[in-house]
Amino acid sequence: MYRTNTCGELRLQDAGRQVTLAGWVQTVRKFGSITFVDLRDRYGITQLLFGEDMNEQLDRTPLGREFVLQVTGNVQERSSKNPSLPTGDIEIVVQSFRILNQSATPPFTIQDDTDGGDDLRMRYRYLDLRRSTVRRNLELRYAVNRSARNYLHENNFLDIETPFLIKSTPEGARDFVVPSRMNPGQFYALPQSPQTFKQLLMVSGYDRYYQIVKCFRDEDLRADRQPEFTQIDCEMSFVEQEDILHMFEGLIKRIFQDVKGIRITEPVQRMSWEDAMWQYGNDKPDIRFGMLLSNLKKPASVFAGRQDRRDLIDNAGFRVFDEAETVLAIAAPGCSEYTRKQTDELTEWVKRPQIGMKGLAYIKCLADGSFRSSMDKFYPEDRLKAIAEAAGAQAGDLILILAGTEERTRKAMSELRLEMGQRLGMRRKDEFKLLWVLDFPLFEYSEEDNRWVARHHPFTSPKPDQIDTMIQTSPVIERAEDYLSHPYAGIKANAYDMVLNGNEIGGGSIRIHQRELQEKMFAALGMTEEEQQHKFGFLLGAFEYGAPPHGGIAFGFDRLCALLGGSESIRDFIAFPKNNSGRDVMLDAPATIDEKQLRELQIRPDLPS
RNA sequence: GGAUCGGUAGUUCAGUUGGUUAGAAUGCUGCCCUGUCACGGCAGAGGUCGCGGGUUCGAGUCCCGUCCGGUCCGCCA
Repeated sequence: MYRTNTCGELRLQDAGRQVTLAGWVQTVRKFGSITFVDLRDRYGITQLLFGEDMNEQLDRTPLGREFVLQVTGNVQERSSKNPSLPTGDIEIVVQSFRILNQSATPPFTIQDDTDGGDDLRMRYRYLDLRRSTVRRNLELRYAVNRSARNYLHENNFLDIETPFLIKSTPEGARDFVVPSRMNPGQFYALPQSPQTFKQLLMVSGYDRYYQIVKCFRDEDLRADRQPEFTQIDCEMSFVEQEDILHMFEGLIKRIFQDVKGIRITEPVQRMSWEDAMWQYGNDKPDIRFGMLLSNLKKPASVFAGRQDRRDLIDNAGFRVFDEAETVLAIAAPGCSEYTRKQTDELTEWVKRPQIGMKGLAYIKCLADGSFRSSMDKFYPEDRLKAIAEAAGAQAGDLILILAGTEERTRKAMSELRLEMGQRLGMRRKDEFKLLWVLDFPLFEYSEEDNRWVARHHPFTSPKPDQIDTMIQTSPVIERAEDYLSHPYAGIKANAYDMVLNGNEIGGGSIRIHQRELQEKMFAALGMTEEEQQHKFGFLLGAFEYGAPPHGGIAFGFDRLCALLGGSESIRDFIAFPKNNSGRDVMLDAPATIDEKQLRELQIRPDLPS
């Protein structure tokens, strides 16, 4: 027997017991004739005491960091305790020990605050995973997994596996492709999601399906994006949007309860996509704080039913505003005393390439009720006051104003709002605000391809009352400038995203289940009948055999774990992640394959591009 | 596809205007130490300044190229 106990479980009441432990040497502290060793395993750290009688053997077989060690000895109360360790009241007086394996000196310290950089840690990920910070992340991941499975199981969902080797359908993200040796010149694709399979399962009558499943996308990466990632993928039959929202609010609340001990009783807040864009400039708003956008000016073609306040800013001789398509403001609370240096720094911030604005205007709403602004030349005090009122600013606030083209300005203001929220400490790490974003547009217009593209995916149903409009309207557009007035621009999807603290953690929709509507959808996306048949003939066929109404949702499992763990990077929650360039630096993958393999697969890697 | 930051000891980093023998901390090795837990003390070893080219009397430092890594934009139905 290698061990009687783990390194995390012995307490004062075990004093006097003889135990055998096995683990890794965390540190060796030598004091002349006695030696302390911290022995570590997955469960914790236990201090070992090597007395004078052990010195001869220690000299013969010295211990080093990360050696695998087995010891037998008696549990004893410590004379000086360590309150920071759960096992800190006891130590093991070693009677005998055995080195089970030696270790080279590790390239970085195996500690919570390791000295190793990211690259090095990934290269030696098997050592990095020994650190308790990383271990706790993987434990949290498992807790989320278990919680989700329990909830879905209790609600009668079936976990059904779907294939990884499927067909490439170059709609949306790039596919990873896998050559088929038995069918030379032909390729499988790895799924971007099990979307069509789960819909087929609905046709088959498995009315509640789920899978915690790997998905693959061959796109460029970010700190929160991996080429292979995991989704909690769910689908239900005989449901309307309301049923789905209810079921999966329940799931996320259950996860919060089980994993964080946070009980959420109130229903998750809801917001239309249009409200989100209007008030936050963003389809995944962080609602932990306010600082809503004030639409001082916007083009007539967007947010058609809404009023801006151009009367307050136009015709003052300020060309920047007069020439701008869109002018947006936020009121940063308590910032009216910002110095010139601080406002200049904010201006530099919005001028960075990622934000891409030309400048930043501001109005200081001073405590005494007066106003100072960067546009004093053009706006007398009463007009500044009117703008301040429109922006909902209080005395003591700093109003920040961006002007430019609609899309860029709205995006930039959304970023500026988040940045100010961050600087003012309004995005608290221990606060979790959930939100449903609803009523997305079904289509977006792609100037590049001069056609409609699906905002969510091509299986998303329009709102029930817009199905007829869609079936009766031709999707063809002659001139790019006509797309805003085309009926399709107003069609809303029966889709929903779940947002947590400004991060999209899940999204889904009610699906199309009638062949006629699905064909119309494909046609709108520019697919000929032949292409439809070739790519999705199996689905269209299935819809002819009694497809039930159905819908579903998928949660980004890695990102959800990262958010629950209070981290920005999903890599910390994946045991063996890829780096920024999609490489596994430990395996050094991807890698070339040898000639023989290439020939078998009929692949030439040196085609000119 | 593009922008930007970085690459110096095992590791994390500093290195001034281009100028003597490239430093610190930590880790490592040896010695001392009976109550430490970031132990302490003394001594020591440890460098292709990512790589290639250029400018210069002289390059870690400036220029060009390239490789590697981070972050972001595009992209991510």
